Order: sequence, then C-alpha cells, then structure tokens
Amino acid sequence: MLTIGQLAKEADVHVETVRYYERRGLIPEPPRTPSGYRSYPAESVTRIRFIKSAQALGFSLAEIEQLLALRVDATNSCAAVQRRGRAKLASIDEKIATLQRMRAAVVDLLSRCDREGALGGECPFLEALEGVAMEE
Amino acid sequence: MLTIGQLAKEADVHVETVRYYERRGLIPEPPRTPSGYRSYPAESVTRIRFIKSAQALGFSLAEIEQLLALRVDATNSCAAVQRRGRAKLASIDEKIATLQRMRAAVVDLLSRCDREGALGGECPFLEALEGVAMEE
DNA sequence: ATTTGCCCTGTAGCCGGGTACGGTGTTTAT
DNA sequence: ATAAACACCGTACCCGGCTACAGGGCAAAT
Repeated sequence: MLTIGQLAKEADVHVETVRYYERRGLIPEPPRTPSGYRSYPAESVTRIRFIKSAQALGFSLAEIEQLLALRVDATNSCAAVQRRGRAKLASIDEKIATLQRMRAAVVDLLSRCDREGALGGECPFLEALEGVAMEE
Repeated sequence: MLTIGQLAKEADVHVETVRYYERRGLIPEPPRTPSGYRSYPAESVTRIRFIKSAQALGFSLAEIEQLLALRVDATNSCAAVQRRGRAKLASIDEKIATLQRMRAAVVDLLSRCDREGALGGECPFLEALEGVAMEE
C-alpha cells in the first residue's frame, strides 16, 4: 500500500492532482488508515499513468472517465459496453490515422529539406500538410 | 480570397478564434481591404484545420507553433529544421504507439466481454490497460 | 521530545485556450 | 436608402485542469 505522496511520485503527478482526480471520480476513494491517511493499492499507479497518457493524446478527463467506465456491472450491460467501446475504438483509430498522415508529412518535409535545402530551396511545411487534418 | 467569417465557417471555428490565432502568431497577419477587413487566401483553411487536428491529438498551441515553424529560411538552417523535425517525429511516433496499445486493450476488452460477459463475467478495464501508459 | 516532513480539509488563484460583449464602421439585400 | 448582416478593436469573462495556500494533525528521524 502507498501513501498519497508515494503514489504521486510513482505516477509523476502532484499530490493535489491525485486528490483532484478523486474528487472528479477518476480514481476511487481509497481506504484510510486509522488516522485518516489515504492508503492506495499499487494498481493506482497504473491508473494515473493511464489518465496522463490519454490526456497527452487529446482525451479530456470527461472522455477518460467514460473509457474507465467501460466495464460490465449492475448499471452497464455487456451490450452497452460493446457499443460504447466501439465508439471509443473509432475515435482512437481516427487519431492514429491523423497522426500517421502528420508523420508522413514530416518525413516528406525532412527528406525534401535534405535534397532541396542543400540547393537553397524553401521546405514549406503547409504544402506537406495538405490533407493532414482529421475528418469531422 | 475569404473574409474572416467565411474562413471561420470553412474551418469550423469561431471568428474570435481566428483573431486569437493571429494574435498568437499561429497564422500570419492577412492583407486588408481598403476599409480594413482581413482578406484570407484559401490555404488559411488548411492551416486552421491542421491546428485543430493537432490540438485534438494533444499538441499545445506552443508545440503547434513549432511544428508550423519547421521551414528553412533566414533564421532556420536546414540542419536545424532536420533536428527539430526529428524530435517532432519522435513525439508523433510515441503517440501512435500508445494509441495502438490503447486500441489493443479496448479490442481485447470487447472480445472478452463477448465471451465472458455472456457468462456473467466482469470485464474489468484496468486489467486490459496494463502497460498502456506512454513512456516518459 | 522536538524538529522535520508528510498528511488532512478547505478555499482561492492560475494558465491555456478560447468566448462574449460593447460600441462603431462597412457591405449587401430589399 | 435603410435595415440586416458582417467586420473592426478592446477588454473582460469563462471553463478545464490543475496548483497554491492556510491552518491544523500525525510520523519518522535525531
């Protein structure tokens, strides 16, 4: 079991962030020691790291909450989870596709810069970016 | 040429957002009509769409500014562009890899939900998320 | 045993990224 | 020729996501 400070350090966030996530319902309220200290299981580290990664990929905390809520229980039928899971899958796939277009644009830019840059060319990025944007 | 309102509509942002991006230096100051109205070339639409897509992938406006500044000119040598471009490439690749791990976790979750959910199983998401987090 | 450090619960403030508003000038449609 | 729709500028405000106190209690090290 971990104190909030140990958890924060492991997950590379501030202590206040952990408490903030708890208030937001992104992590469950942990058990307390007799004196009232929060006491976290080791898996909390995984969860917080997941939240930070998903954020870095452009998911909002509200969306992350939905991702974390993908579980079958009293309120979620397996069918409902399947439906919402597939929707999340679609948004993940769209992000991957857009990143791959961005990647190709940067690679193209760098290679042209290599060839033409030596010749005093211009290497404009916008040109390389044609069609990179995500579809709505 | 487009008015700011037309540009905003095409790019699916608010007029104020376009002016905000101009203040931030993310889009160049456009030429003005005699009466002072901004007059945009069609390619501005591409640029704003790119900005919105990059944001949706977790890039901050500051990072996007750097991406857009990947061009060889008086202040940027081709070598410098190559160096910064490769750094951006690395961050793009990391995002792709993390999204692919997330994707696999969701797919796994859905398939298990299919098999075990029908049997009254639990489908916990955290378990599927082991190791999804981005590396630092 | 007391200092140092970490924990608690508030509430308030900050930063990034817009968004809204007020007052005014310009185009365009009727 | 006048109303509606849009543009200008400036400033102020809002929301998401933290971050920083303040004022107090507990725990580990010297």
